[in-house]
Amino acid sequence: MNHWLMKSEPESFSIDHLARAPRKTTCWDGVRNYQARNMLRDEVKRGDLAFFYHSNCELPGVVGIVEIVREGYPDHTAFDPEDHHFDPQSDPQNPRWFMVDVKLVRKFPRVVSLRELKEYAGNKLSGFRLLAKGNRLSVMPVSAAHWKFVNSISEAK
DNA sequence: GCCAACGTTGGC
DNA sequence: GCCAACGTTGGC
Repeated sequence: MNHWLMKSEPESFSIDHLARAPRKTTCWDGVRNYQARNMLRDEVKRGDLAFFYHSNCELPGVVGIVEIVREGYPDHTAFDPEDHHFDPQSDPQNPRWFMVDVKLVRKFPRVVSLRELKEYAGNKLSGFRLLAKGNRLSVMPVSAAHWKFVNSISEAK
């Protein structure tokens, strides 16, 4: 089983939106980056767990955990001219963009902020992709050790 | 294949 | 809202 981190801007879709969604499940649409697409299409598997990360907001950080309940399938929002993520170059016969479905496992009792994560960049979280300079990937792998550590500090404080 | 222009991401 | 870092596009 692999671990991931997936970013969302809480103004468009937050962990609380997910908590209120039917069956606490949603499709993770709108990824329009090839590296992230490749992971959603080829590597993210059913049963994998992912950190839900709030980006571009007042307190960026990890806010909870989701489980992958459906593996990569075509992102239909790319076919909809009305959709913000419409991509005329994505052909339904040969889809360019993919998504997965995620289900809420739990919301952390507190936000494990980016600021806090950075404190461990030199030791416990060294090599964590999220902390790499200029990192903009919206889907990224998380090592088992990093996964465990972030979980452990989510309980504390 | 190079690279300038442009668009996006995302922390601050 | 600013802007650095990055990705994509398109002319050549």
